[in-house]
Amino acid sequence: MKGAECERWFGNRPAVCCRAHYDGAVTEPKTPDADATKAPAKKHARDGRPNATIYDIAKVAGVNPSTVSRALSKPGRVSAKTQKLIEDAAAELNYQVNPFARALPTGRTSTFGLIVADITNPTFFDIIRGAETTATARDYTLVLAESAESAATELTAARRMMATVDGLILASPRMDDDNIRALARDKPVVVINREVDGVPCVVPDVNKGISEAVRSLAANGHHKVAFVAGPPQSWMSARRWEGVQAACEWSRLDAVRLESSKPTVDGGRQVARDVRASGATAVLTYNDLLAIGLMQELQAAGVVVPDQISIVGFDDIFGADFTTPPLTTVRSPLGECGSGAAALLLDLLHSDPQRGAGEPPATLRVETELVLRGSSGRLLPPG
Amino acid sequence: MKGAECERWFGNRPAVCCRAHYDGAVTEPKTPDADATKAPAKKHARDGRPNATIYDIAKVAGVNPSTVSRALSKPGRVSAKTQKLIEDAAAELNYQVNPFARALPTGRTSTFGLIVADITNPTFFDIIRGAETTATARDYTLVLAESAESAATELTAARRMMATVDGLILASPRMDDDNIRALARDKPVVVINREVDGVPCVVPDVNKGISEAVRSLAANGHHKVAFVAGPPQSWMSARRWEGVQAACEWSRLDAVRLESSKPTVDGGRQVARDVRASGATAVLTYNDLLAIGLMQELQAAGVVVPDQISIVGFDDIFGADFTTPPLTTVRSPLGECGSGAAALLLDLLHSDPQRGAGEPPATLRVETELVLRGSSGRLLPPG
DNA sequence: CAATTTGTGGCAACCGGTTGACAAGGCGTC
DNA sequence: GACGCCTTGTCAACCGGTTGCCACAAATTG
Repeated sequence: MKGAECERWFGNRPAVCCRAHYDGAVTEPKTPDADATKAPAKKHARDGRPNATIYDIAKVAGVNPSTVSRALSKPGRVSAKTQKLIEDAAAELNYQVNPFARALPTGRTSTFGLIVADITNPTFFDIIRGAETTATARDYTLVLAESAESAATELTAARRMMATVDGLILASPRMDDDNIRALARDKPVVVINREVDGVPCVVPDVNKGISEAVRSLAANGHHKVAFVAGPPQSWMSARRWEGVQAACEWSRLDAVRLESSKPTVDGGRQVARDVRASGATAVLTYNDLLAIGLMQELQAAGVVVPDQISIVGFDDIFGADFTTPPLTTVRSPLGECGSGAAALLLDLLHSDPQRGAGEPPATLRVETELVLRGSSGRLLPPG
Repeated sequence: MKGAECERWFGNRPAVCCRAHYDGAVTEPKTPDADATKAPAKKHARDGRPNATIYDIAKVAGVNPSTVSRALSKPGRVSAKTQKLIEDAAAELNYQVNPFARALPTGRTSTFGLIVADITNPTFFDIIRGAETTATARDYTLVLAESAESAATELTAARRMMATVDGLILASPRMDDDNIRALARDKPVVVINREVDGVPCVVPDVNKGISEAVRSLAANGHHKVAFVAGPPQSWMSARRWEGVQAACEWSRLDAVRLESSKPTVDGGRQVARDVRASGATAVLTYNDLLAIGLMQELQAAGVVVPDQISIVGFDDIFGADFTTPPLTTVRSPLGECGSGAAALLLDLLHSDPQRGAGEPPATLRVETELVLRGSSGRLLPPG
């Protein structure tokens, strides 16, 4: 403190003048105009942010900065008169809170993390959009990360995110349950497309859609149905196979399970041989990509869809109706899953941490439905 | 300060004990173990973050917090010995910087914003992935926003983001040039899929891909080519039409321009009538969605593709090869655009602000190429 | 061996908003 | 009119990391 301590020493800010910090008692609260004339000069420099602070507002409104803080974040804590005064000043100065300054003492960041296995997998598009829309509507920011289908990358990304977000959404996570629970102990976590004990989840209930699909197949003269499974570690693949088995039993159809090498168009192509060998006349596949690949390969081999084989996918992804014939599929409302997960997270964050501490976490189930298109239909007699 | 001033008063943190702030001279630098035994008790409470601070590191390493800060962010500023001491302590405590605390004084947030017109438009998927990958590789975080195709929403989102990011990527922005330049004065901005004077841009150079496409059409016996334009305000649509005109002139083909109501599958369906009326035997459409819709409608009317009409799209979006026949298209390397934009932003942020202040901003051009599939080919004589 | 340069670490102010404690003022009540 | 309660605003500490300035020590030089 050799006299020049009022100089700016932050490299990124202009060394224009002393910061107009609130300095105790306001000497002349009645004449804020007096120094308002010279105030504008201090703003706008290299990075030119015209961001006013609560100190600026306090000066204009003639109150203490802490009063400004309360007026803007604690409704009811200050009088209506002061409230208005401060709000007007804030509007005039075009004030926006500095999220970093707020996050530092409170830990609240107003940010969600969303981790998806593969950004370019269309299954996640609607999930991302749903989450983004709901988050933005509530003034939360969405930050996105991709795990590239690797459990390790996913965990790293999740850990890194934990420091900067208020909550995390894991869409079809690849890491194991224990790691998810460990993350959930730290901050609110919501899982999409998988059920994890003790963690709130958003899962499509496959039964309605599957039973619609199987009933439709039975009505069209099919007797044997194949299910092409997804990755062995996929929770959802197991549920779908269970659903297919149950629905087939109910409709008195045979059900066989086939394995795929990978849940992609290519994997669908590869499984075509097994499908034909199985003798099934209708196929449900773990997802639409498999269905599309399977259909391409069958058609290339001269099999007519749906006259000889009916094909039903899952998810109703973008592009499912581009094929000829367009793909029949069991739609999961993925947009709802995304927005539902974000809404669940918001609930968790804004609910009293005491209340409901004991009760099990909420799991949100969304309905699935059959989207009947051209790839499934009446089985024509051979010849 | 009535004696209890060392109590925790932050609602979100445990009022367990006095914060272990660095308190001036280190009294016993040789015996850090002494109080290390009771230290663990203070961590892990309701929100259980085990995050160590530079103060904790300073204590363990027996140095001043500022030295820790320098060791971790200013390579070379401290001696190798101290550096190692601090790094070891940091590793032991599993230290992670608090991005908010860093952002507050420096203004550096290590965050990029990416605004896309429509998250569910597959054109943007690869852009998002490219940007995310490049940003993450350099320890930047990507935050995503959607403008829902509205210039006003886009501007609002951009303004809001400006406060929290180091730089902004606008993919196919809808707002006008002046607004973009205004944003760019504030912080680094990179634009994808559009050229804006004075702002660094990443644009696919359509000429190579288009001339390949037109040459291929000419070689297959076509004489008249139609171009189905996109939205009037789309910069890229204008470039593509120019490219088509130039390439057709070169190959001595007729070129006619048709308008679409909207750049979607539906818009493609609607333009089918005009296409047939135009007498063109080959069509290039502003994007793949239009091409797919157009093909669906033509096929429904009994037109055989490509025997009677060849169809060529733009972008090679996901699903372009799901159609029958699969779509021929001029591919833009969208992933490269995304990662290129992020790389440009990183350059801008890490380069000396002095250097290159005068020179025009870098514009990155990426090549396009023809992806020849089944929807284009030899024109069969009628009958 | 003294004088100067260079290197290294410490001190303290500061980013901007939040909040527990407290005090001053307004009000109703007995 | 005195008392206590409630409302409203002020004070100051604090989140965790950054950095200008300075001091002290080591290294270099004359």
